[in-house]
Amino acid sequence: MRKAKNRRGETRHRPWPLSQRPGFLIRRLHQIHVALFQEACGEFEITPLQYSLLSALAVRKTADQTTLAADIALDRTTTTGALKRLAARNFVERAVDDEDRRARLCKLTPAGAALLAKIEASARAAHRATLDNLSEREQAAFVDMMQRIVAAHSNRDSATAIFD
Amino acid sequence: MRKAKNRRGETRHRPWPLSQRPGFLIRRLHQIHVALFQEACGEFEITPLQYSLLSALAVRKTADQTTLAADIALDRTTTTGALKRLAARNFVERAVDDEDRRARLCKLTPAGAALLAKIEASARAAHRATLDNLSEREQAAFVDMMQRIVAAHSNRDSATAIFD
DNA sequence: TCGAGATACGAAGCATACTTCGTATTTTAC
DNA sequence: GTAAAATACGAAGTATGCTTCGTATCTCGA
Repeated sequence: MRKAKNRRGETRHRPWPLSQRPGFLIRRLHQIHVALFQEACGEFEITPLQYSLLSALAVRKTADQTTLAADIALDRTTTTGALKRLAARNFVERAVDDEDRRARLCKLTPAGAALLAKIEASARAAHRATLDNLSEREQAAFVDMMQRIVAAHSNRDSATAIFD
Repeated sequence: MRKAKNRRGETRHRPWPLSQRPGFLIRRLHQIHVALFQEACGEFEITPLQYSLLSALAVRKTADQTTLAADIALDRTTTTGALKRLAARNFVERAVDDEDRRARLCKLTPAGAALLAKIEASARAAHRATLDNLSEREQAAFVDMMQRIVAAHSNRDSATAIFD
């Protein structure tokens, strides 16, 4: 434990500055990325999460909400909310699956595909800008470390909770 | 641009996997940290944000809400909400400042200080656990890189928006 | 001293992000 | 073939995290 003595000789905890706590720094990084994303893509009225959803749909072509939630590692209820907002703006179609009437099959509308194509470059730039203050080598190392941490936890969260 | 030709010779964008995008990985890291924090500190019914606030108050002794918001790099309105919740549980006292009746001076109650002392070890463990899958050397490098990114953006967000 | 600007809040509204509970539907085990 | 288990959703509630707008208060310069 990091302790120190003060003038009266009492043992006390030395405060651990917020700016050195991993969790605090991660939250700040998230804030910074969202801000950069909004700057780059604000004109399209799209959020990072919505961009993730559109990207996932572009790959899947068609998928139910639970699958999409797992794809983007997000809570199912939150995913539904975002998909509803995208559907309200006609970027996504949400139709009941005939073969499993519990499920809502989602897919990009032509407008959604067009939007995705239009924002692609800006969105990628925002992602890259987030690590712009690191050297090329550091950026690669940073992404690699993030991937390892994420991979180490990928079997215990909602996305792939198969061992719980 | 990363492009590829398909069988028909059309140029198309190769999808950039979510799992390689900095912003996506940062969001996942944040999710992971919050989950680890809840596991470690769940019994105290405290969130990472509330822990940050208690920590900041322990250092400041007394501070108005705007100062606290800047300390923890958080929107003022959000900070107010968290402080209200802490005050409702009697961990924080929010009183109108006699010398500036616009301001609410906040400080830890004895119960708040006691809670902070009780949580400290678990909270620190959660912060460390977030980077547990990296080597000691990597953890230091990772924190250093995060600090550099955050520092590079610290003069353009709500916390210290003096150049806008 | 008085009025303009700055400051500290609060209220309202939207978008994440999570939990728990309930419902409809499908699958599976017997 | 049917009852139990699993699955896909939806609704409701809470906490973050942000913006915009409005109000009260303070400060400082003319």
